[in-house]
This record gives sequence, structure tokens and C-alpha cells, in this order.
Amino acid sequence: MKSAPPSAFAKLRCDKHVGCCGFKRGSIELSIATNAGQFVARYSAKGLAGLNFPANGGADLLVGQDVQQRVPTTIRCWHQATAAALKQVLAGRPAKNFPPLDLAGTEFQKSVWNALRKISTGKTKSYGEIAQAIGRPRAVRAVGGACGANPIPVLVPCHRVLAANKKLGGFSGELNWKRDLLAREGVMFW
DNA sequence: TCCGTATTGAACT
DNA sequence: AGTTCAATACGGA
Repeated sequence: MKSAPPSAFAKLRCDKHVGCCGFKRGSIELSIATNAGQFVARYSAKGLAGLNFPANGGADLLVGQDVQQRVPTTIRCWHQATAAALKQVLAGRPAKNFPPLDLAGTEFQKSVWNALRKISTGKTKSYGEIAQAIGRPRAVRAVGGACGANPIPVLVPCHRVLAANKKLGGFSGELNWKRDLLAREGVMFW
């Protein structure tokens, strides 16, 4: 596996910023520079716990390589897997290796997210199909809610879920991301 | 308990 | 072909 790119920055969130920006106390955030912008991955003690789309305004919180050296070895290893996997998906290719995922949520949400991970690159499913896959054929709307609560977009491919009529459906945050991600995988939709 | 939701399919214009 | 509408399961307040 390749080493972390030199463009990767790390930041450690100060504990006094608890609750700020939705990040949790003690978590470690590492950014990933891609051709789609700078993503931010968040790690807990158990694994990758969150992934954020590139956003403006966070640059002032970033620090350089010196702080990155203070990141625990295990997390740096996870981050390499995360960065590689993210870039694979952005390139429209299936990710070979995943870091351990620390998916925090209810049992229902985790079952939905687990079902999402079974959708292979370039394929799509409807909310109804996901609902059926987890044994709750009528929980279609709840599936949508779980998708919106997905803490790790892209790697947990919530963007591969379309409405039953194969139209785009919705997305939390910029809908263009869903379009873009699908286009990167060669998926055509109405 | 009530409200909103990244749905769905059927019944209507 | 577009619009309205009720059923539905779950999560958050």
C-alpha cells in the first residue's frame, strides 16, 4: 500500500471545542486531498467514524505534518486505507481495502448501512430494495432516514440508492455530489 | 406522542 | 404525464 500523500494534513480537535461542527471529543481528524477537493476523515478509537465532503472555512483549523506525526500509528494506518479507498471510489473503481468502520447508530441504521456496502460499484438499488434486503419491506422511508444519517458517505455508498423510478431522489447536502459520484462510476440515471 | 423524512404506488386530474 | 395522497417505519424532540 502506498504511503500517505504529502498533501495530507492532520488536525487534532481541541477538547474545548466539544460539540463544535458536529465532531466529538477526543476524535482525530485527518484530511484527504483528492481531485474532488479535500475530504476530512474522523477517527475514533475503533476505526473510521466519519467522513466529510470538502468544505470551505475549515482551512484555518488544519495543521501540518509535524502534528500528523503525533497521530497514533494505528490511526495513520487506517487513514492510509481510507485515503486509498476514497480515491478508488472517486475514480469509479471498487476499493480494495477498507479501514475498520466505527459506525455509530441504532441497529436499524447499521443494518441499512451494511446493506448499502453490498451494492457494488456502478450499480444502484432503490430504497425499497434496501428495505427488502434488511427484511423490512415496508420501511422504505425509514431507509431514507438511515441513509441521511450515514456518517461515512462515499465509502458507505449511500449515493448508489435511487428512487424506485430510477430517478435521483434526494441527498443530504449538495445533491450535486450524488450526481457526481454516480457519474464517476459510470451510472446513468434519468 | 407528535412530527419530519433522501419513498412508494395508486388514484386522480 | 403531472399531481395529490395515504400508508409506513423509524428517529428525534
